[in-house]
Amino acid sequence: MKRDHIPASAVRRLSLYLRQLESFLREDRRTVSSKALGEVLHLTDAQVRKDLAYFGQFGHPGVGYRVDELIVRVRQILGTDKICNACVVGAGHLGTALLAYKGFAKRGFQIVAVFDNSPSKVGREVSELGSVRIEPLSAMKERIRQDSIRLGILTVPEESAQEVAGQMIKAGIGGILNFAPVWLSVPAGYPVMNVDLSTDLEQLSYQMTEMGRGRSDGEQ
Amino acid sequence: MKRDHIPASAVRRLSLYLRQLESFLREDRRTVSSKALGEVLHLTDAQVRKDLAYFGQFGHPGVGYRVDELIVRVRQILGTDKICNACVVGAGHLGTALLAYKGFAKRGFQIVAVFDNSPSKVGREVSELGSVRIEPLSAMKERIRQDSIRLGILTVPEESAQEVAGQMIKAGIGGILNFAPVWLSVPAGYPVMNVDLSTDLEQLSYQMTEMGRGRSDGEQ
DNA sequence: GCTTGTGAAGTAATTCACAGCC
DNA sequence: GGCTGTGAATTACTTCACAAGC
Repeated sequence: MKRDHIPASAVRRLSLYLRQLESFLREDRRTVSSKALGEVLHLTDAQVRKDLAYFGQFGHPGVGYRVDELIVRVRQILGTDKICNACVVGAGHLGTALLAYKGFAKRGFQIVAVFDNSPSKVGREVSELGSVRIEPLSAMKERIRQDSIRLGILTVPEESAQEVAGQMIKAGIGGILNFAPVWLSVPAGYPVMNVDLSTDLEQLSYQMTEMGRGRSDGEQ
Repeated sequence: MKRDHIPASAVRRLSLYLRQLESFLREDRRTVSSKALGEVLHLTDAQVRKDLAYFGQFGHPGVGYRVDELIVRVRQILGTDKICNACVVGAGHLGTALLAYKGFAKRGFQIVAVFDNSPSKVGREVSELGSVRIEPLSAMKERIRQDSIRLGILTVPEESAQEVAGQMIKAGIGGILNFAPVWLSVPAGYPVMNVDLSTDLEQLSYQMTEMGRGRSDGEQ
């Protein structure tokens, strides 16, 4: 199978497969078929097989996929087979909440530093979990080098997002998870993922409105 | 133009159009062409026109779209033309951070209540912005009725997410923004939007790995 | 029997290109 | 000159269906 281009939606589902496989492993399940894996995730068996086939031949005809084996493979593909150090840039409410969020560590992302330029925040300890001290952005470059930080979580206000993103890239961060509602201008091919909570709420609002429009009788 | 089915991606872009239009309005821009709007958002002009055309004929040939007019229309479509009351369910780090997040209010979503069943949290005030008191889930139904809360932001641990979602629906919430990494089982057509931060980080990790794989020389 | 991997078919989304209008 | 709205063409994605293997 040609892997020249892999749809982003397939990569996104890969994460879901991994999570479900890990859940199966905890239940001591040894193998799983594309049908079974698809069923719990509300996907067709063909979808599951095609997604996995983009990356190689991991299955065993007549048997299915070996859970432990596939977990290893998918982690390799996603690059989460080793722990990845991350930092939070912007120590506001969202930034400090993400610092304490256990879900990241569970999936191999360890937040080891927080940066913020506000004088009232620098030096303060965020003691939610591992007690991390907030450092100024000027310390970022050195910290990234010392702690091999590969990934940055950007949670500054939208006004400064572009400027700060530039500093992060210059400091050597390998990719940015951007929570600011702006399209970051970065070098071609540079890894960025946008999380846009307001847009998500608006999508929800649309769905709610649609459902309302669908019913011909009044509000209930 | 038939509007029988509108792609979800078109609705998602509608939010981006709205945000950009609001920015244009602040700059006193009166009209905008699909080309100009598309350029700042890195979309083709045809994409912009087709997206908007799913919902009606809002443009003026030879002129473009009138900014103020289009803002009103898009808000109507998304259902954000009036303020929508929301609540947070799960007063952990993420939940309380979202409570304080100004971005929601900016787009017409007002968080007026927080619920949590943990005895250590109930009764505590989250004074980040408007000082909201944490209430037990048992108070949810009554609160939703009294304050016309339409939308719930679910930030409980994944183990209890399904159970709590069920309680929210029973209590009369009109839609759920779900931060738990589980596929919520809800009545058919019931509005749910999932925010999956771990998956987002994994997508980013994949992009970073891919870029690394792309270079034929070693790690740099 | 059951299951994968994959070309072929089908469906959905995007882009093209142009008629019609300002 | 400019621009929108939209069928047609293209591209991308998903599902089907079956040969090959356990």
